[in-house]
Amino acid sequence: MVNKEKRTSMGRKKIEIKRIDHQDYRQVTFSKRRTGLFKKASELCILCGADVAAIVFSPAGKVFSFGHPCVDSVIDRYLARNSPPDVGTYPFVTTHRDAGIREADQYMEVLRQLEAEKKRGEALEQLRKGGQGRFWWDAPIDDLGLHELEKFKASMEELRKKVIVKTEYISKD
Amino acid sequence: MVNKEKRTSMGRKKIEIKRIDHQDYRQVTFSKRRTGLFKKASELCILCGADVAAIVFSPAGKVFSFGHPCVDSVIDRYLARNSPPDVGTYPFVTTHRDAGIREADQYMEVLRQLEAEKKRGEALEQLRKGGQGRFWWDAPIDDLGLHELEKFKASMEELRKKVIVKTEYISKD
DNA sequence: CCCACTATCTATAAGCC
DNA sequence: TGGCTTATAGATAGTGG
Repeated sequence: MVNKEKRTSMGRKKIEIKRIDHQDYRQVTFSKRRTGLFKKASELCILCGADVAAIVFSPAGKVFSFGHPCVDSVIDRYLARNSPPDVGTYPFVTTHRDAGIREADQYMEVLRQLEAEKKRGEALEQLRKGGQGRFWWDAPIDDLGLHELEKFKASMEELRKKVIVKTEYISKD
Repeated sequence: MVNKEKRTSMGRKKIEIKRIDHQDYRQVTFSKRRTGLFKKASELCILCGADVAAIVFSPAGKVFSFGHPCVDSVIDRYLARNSPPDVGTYPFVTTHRDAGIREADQYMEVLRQLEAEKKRGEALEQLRKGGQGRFWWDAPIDDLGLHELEKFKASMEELRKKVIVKTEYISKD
């Protein structure tokens, strides 16, 4: 409100639901929407007590999956039915896609994010408490993000000057 | 439009992501969200050229599915990855996919933790921004004695190196 | 890649048919 | 179960670091 400097983002735009041509954008959108899809799936499970399995192959051939209670159990139940009485099957146009099989690990990916988030939270906690137990200047910077490091660098310059002045003043006497 | 007297709907309300107790509401929500999930899945296919399969069992046991190009082909590809390497597979196919299955099984739980952790981080962020709390590196040195200042100088040198390394490391990739 | 931010767009909770 | 409506919560396209 005070700072009206740069109106960077133009905000979300409406997009047509058709193949995204630009490979880079397509990849970014894929990541975001895949995450969103799994989140929706998990919410459906929690809210309604449904069992859900979702399997996604990226164009590159990586697999990502979500399952509750687990992917296989849902698949088994699905396959166990000779005549799938599917009520809500979507009609579809087929697109040819090649299958490059590679190791992909959705769980580990999220786990990494979780760890990163925890560290971030802890770092923030440290900052708030001013570093319990150790001197604040020995606080860990390892857990700070680049964003915070940049602020740190600026502050450090200030600090540097203050320290110099201070030590000289004290030594002087 | 014509009748502005009826303020019938109070609009959407925020809901907690936990099991919906009331059976009727749960059923309605299930229908709506199932539709939404499949729509998201189809958009992911179209936008990014991904192959997706989603299988949903209602609490009552009914199946609903979505698949592109079709459910079975995606399931086959998925299951093929979990089998011991046969002939004609890619050289880099890994054999222990069992772990992957379990991971998928735990995905939801981790996702939840992630969300919780993010919220915690946001709360701290708020505290920091709103409150008079400042970063530890902005802490006053005015109250430090010479002894502490000397330690500070040493620590700052260490810190300086770490920051440089850290920023370079992050910028790298 | 991994985050963050913001303006918008989209999904949907609640309510009534 | 499904549609329609409204107001709002939530997802995300675009952009930058």
